[in-house]
Amino acid sequence: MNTVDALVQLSFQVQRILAAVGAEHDLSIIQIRLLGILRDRQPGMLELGQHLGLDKSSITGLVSRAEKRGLVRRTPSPHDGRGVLVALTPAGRRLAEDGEMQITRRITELTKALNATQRKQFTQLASVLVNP
Amino acid sequence: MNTVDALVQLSFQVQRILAAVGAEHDLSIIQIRLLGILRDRQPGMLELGQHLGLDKSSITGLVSRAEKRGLVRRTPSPHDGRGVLVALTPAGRRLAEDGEMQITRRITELTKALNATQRKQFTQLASVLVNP
DNA sequence: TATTGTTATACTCTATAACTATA
DNA sequence: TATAGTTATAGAGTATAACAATA
Repeated sequence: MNTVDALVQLSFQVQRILAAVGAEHDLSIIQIRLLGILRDRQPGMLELGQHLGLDKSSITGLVSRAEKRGLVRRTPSPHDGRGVLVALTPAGRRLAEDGEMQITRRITELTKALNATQRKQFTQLASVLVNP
Repeated sequence: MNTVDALVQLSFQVQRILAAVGAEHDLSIIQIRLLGILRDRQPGMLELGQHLGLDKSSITGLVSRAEKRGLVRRTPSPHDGRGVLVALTPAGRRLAEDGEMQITRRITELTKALNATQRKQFTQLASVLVNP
């Protein structure tokens, strides 16, 4: 298999795992990413849009759906009367942690096809690609 | 960076490239995959659903939107009066080839961060992950 | 005036359930 | 009856444009 095909297929395989783990909790990949970002931040809507690469109007709906499920909370920004800060609720944090654990488990399972040396090598090379 | 993070981030990076190339032609990732599958097949709707992991009702819409743009064509199955076969139009084939070339170019660009030996190594390891 | 966020609108993508036509 | 496909419906996700409130 050539490099391009390997990368593309590997990408879809990882995305399938993310979607499957999400589906177990009725979460889409974008909702998983949302919860993941909020684990160590309380960003505003625009900042969230930057992180996710989405328009602010898309963020409104995304956050509203998560809010309706009790996973996140909007609070008025203390420094800017126009802004809101988005934070995880305790339920959202539990879900984020749970999901991350399962993703780690499933992806780790995938890499079991490699031995320790190969895995280390792969990780090093993939890190270069991600962070060139 | 650990193995799981490297894999997940690499996956998103590849998906961003696919989405960007698609966007240049007003194609979503799923539409790109549809055209890609049809390059060497004329499957029925159910078979298409198997390939894409989608319900037949989702395929109906997907194919209809591509058909409306003149990228694919439905023809009655010669062997089964209930079935249809989906095939690329010439315009669809041009777009599929064009898109694949650009994807190859962009992904290859990404791997320029590795030297030839590393790239070969990476490809071999990624192939194992994809095809364990 | 500029910025933050929401709303209105429109479209793609997806699934479930009900349907039609053929096997 | 069973299968191939479509339709009706509902909902998530996305962007653009217009808007309100605040800076």
